Amino acid sequence: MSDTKRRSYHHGDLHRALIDAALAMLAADQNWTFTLREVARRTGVSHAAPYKHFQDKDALLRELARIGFVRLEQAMVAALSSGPVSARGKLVAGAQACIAFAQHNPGLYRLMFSADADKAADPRLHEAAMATFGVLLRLLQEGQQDGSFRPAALTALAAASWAQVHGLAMLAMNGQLLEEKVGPDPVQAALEVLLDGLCQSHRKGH
Amino acid sequence: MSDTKRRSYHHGDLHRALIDAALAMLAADQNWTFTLREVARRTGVSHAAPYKHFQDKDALLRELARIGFVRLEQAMVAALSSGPVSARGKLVAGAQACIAFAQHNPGLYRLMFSADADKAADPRLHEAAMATFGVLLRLLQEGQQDGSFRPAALTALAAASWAQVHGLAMLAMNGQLLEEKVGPDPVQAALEVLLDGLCQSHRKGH
DNA sequence: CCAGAAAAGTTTTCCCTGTAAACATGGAGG
DNA sequence: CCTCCATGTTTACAGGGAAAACTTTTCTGG
Repeated sequence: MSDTKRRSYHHGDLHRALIDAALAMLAADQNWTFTLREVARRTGVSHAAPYKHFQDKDALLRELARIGFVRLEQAMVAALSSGPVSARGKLVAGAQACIAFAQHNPGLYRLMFSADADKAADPRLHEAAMATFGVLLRLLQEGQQDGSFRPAALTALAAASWAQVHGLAMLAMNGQLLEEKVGPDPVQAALEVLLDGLCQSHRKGH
Repeated sequence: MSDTKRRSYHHGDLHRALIDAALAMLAADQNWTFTLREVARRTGVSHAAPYKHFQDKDALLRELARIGFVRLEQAMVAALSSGPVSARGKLVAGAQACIAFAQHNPGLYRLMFSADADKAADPRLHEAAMATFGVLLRLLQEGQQDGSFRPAALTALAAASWAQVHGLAMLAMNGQLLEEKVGPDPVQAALEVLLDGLCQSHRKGH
């Protein structure tokens, strides 16, 4: 009764309903080739109605991506808060949360980092992406302050860490890190490699 | 005379011409939203002609991706052959070649690793991708044999290395590794982190 | 050397999409 | 109560992908 009150003409919360339908189709197909008309159809609304809420299809996609970043940030923060205390342990937990998110939401994750979710075209999306990235930055910074990580430029460590985590997420999504093919817990193993590099002090030669 | 002989009806080498036109548009726009009809138009041929050479648009995209992998493999092999002798030096050279390729061909690189270039749908594409990956595998294997890299599971090292290189390529393409923002030669710095991790032997606890 | 099949183009056709424009409706404030 | 504005709907149009049917070359075997 309470939320099933359907008004005949005005939907009530079409904005949200469109996003939900689009997220569902994204999850179902693992791609964002769905049509705006189909989104409208599933929401029981005319094919032009979405344009009252999103300037065009790309605007809807950007909003989906933004939501994805918010959720990813939440997942990573949750993983950090519950458990590990060492910088090393926190980094592993955050990385695994990110990789798990990618595996559970492959379509959304790919959209978030695709050119179709153009951060330059949407300040809110850009902001959400930066906030997510900030989780990693803080992590590294804290680890540096307590001496766990080498005192190199923070941005260099961030580039290495982010590249590693994002690359692993991609490989995991593509099913290229299955145990049969690659041994037990390849994610853990790869993160060990990263962490050993992060912890160790510089060598002399190169 | 030799290659300018244009026959009126039959094109001569439409297959190649379509690929060239599509590659040009991919490079120009850095995306593959171009239409098959536009490719046909630029090639001076009717809009249905491409279907004689490619089953559908995705088949053309897969062929572009395949060519991309072949070129990337060539670039990496070339970087290895000319110069560095140490395993460490070779890995850096190969990685930098890959990242440079991504920066010079962002559209193509993204296509190669997008879901639109579905490796499961095209054995030739899959084969080309594996061959490129093989360059990295051989590199790591040789480095392990001469003691440069830790004797962990090869696939774990490969996952870590590939994730790092691919992740860096993505960041570089997105302009997130510019010197102003991230200090001098962040790629080199990030690769150092990886290499330190690759070289070091296991720690005891984790 | 020639018939006819196969290959490679073209035209036609269909249905679908994104998006704009014009119109309709219903709820909220004066 | 009446009018305005946000939110929907209908209508319209310019494309695009892909299939089908038709045409023109080229190739190939007898």
